Amino acid sequence: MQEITERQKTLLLLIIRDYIESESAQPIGSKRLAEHYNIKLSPATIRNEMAALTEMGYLRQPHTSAGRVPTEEGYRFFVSQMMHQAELPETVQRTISHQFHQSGADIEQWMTLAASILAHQSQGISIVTAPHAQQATYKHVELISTQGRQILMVLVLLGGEVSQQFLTLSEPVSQERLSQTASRLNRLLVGLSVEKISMFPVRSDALDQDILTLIIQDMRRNADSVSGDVYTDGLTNVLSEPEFNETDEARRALKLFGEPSTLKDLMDKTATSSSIGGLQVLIGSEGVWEELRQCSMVVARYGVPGMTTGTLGVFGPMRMSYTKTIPTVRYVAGLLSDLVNDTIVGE
Amino acid sequence: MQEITERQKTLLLLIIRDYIESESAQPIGSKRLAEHYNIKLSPATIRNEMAALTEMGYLRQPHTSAGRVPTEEGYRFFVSQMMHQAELPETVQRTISHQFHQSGADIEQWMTLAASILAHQSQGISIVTAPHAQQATYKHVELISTQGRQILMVLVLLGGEVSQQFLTLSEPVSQERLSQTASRLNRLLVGLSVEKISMFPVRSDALDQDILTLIIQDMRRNADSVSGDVYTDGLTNVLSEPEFNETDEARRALKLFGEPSTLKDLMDKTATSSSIGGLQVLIGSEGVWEELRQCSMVVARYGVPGMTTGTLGVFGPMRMSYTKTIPTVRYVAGLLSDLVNDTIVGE
DNA sequence: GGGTAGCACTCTCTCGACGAGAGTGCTAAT
DNA sequence: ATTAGCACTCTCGTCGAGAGAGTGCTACCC
Repeated sequence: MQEITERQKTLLLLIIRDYIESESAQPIGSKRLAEHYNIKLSPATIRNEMAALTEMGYLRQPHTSAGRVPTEEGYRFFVSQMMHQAELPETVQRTISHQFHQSGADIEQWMTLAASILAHQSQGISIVTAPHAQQATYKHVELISTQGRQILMVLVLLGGEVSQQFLTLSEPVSQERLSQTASRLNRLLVGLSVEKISMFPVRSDALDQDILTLIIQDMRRNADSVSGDVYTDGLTNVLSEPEFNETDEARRALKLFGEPSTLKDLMDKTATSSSIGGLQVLIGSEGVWEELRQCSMVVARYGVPGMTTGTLGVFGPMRMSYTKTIPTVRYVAGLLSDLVNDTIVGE
Repeated sequence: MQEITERQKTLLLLIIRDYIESESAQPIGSKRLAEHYNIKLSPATIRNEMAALTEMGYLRQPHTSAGRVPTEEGYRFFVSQMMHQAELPETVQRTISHQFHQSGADIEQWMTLAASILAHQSQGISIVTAPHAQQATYKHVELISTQGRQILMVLVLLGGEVSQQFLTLSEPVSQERLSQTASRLNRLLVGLSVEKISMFPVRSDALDQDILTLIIQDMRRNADSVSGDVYTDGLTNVLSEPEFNETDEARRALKLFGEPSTLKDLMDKTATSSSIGGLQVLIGSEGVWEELRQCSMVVARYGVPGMTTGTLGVFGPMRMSYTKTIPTVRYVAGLLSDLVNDTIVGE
């Protein structure tokens, strides 16, 4: 196979950009290309080059004598070319940063805001996972009586992660007693890891023991998953894409995203391989899910490496606007990293 | 307009049932009806009666010389007829009840379970709101330091409702001081209503005052909305219905349901008019939303009247299986009422 | 030899015609 | 009152023709 020439490269990028930006997802033809952009080449020449690019595997014809459409390989080439240059326009950067600084200062709001911004900018489905400590270290527990035998346990880990769980005791317990138990456990466990806590001898007090077991279970669960809670937005964005016109396609994708567990799984799987600052683009069959062969993801990790990290990404059709999505994901990831960094330092 | 005869009534119910149960949502013709069910009437007679029913406004022809389709009025008649007789098969009742007793004992699990059961049984979109006290009465507050200046406030109301909010203080405060503040406020406010708390004089301690303001704000917000948190399931169910084949329809509906605020609004609006034990069926234009003219809802309230109540319902195409949905909604509402009742009594 | 104009060919998409199928309304007969 | 028969209407799927867009190839030009 021949090496790609400079002219072919320019042409290929132009074709893919044109295809992505077109509303209709129609194949791109040589005539249209020659007319629309002022290249100093005739349609015939373009056709020859197109044939070469098809030969090389970057383009594809839906049928003989139709225009060309990028292949997965073509998209990858496109992404690899624009990856390092694309930068978000400064005005957009300012708008986004402004929104963050105007929002409240708690993680939940950051997450929903990030998800909303990503979905809106990229016109795809955004997925953001809350920052999550690499290893769980006990900080504080609070036990709150809610109703009858039901109580609420709020567990705070070092790094500020909060998890909570309802539980039902075998008999009603007063708030006083709960508070005592909580402060007893707090004195005992503060600053310890799951491993250390797991090795504690059985407590004489039954309530103590119950709560302790629950704490361990909660911390274990926390440690098992790579990411925290999942936030998502823009589910309906993809419905307007022509690719999803066949209802079947759409249904399958939405079914996937309807399940929070799937989302978490998705993020866990894709997250592990990428590093902070780095940005990963999964195109078509590179993706994890069989059902989503026609789609792409742009994923990045954020946070403080080795301590608290999270994942964020955008999911969309393979024909998504990488030129817009990639810089946005990168920028928001940077922003969240800074925010996480600040709160940890502010400790 | 003529009064409806007994024979017309039987025929009408048969037509509507057949139409609802058909996969295809095709208009029902006289021949098919006569063949399929063993009525002792000829197609011609059925045609005459159909013409009469069309005249009365219960049926409609999509075009001259097509079969008949129920009108909104027809559906209403159908529902009013089967409303009082339909009872969930005992086996199904047992299965559902079993699932509830096997699940955990906290509200969150009940809600998701209820939503899941409703969605699954009715093949529609289910919406369930958490039980919610009619008037908010303070019970307990807990302040937990999470990270730097960020703290988490957990507010428990009488009846067991828990609401929480992150807030950022102007400067870091130790957990000890937070605990002291919390217990001071707890002594002061326990058992009081929002109104009484609002009339408290400004506190000398700045932290006290901040938290107090937040508590009032939280309780007010709580009192404003008729329902608690919203749980939903089965979003993708309706996508398979032929009515939603036009992607546009589907997109609009899903967009609505994607927004949690819309859902809450929906429930608030529909909930107010119905009473515990009663069950409301909103068909087509009776509904609140302009966008959902083609759809129906089955809604019921549950809980202890005057104290803690919630709403649950199923949303689907106008052609939904009322025979299955109505008893299910009624049964689950009863089940949740019992559960809420039990936990309140167990206080 | 690279670039270009021209041309025949292929494939899709749209539109109208047409016939099959299903259902109706009416009339006359039972 | 019910029913059989019949003419009529409307939809839906199929088919074929023609337009449109694009290609590959060949011959030609600089």
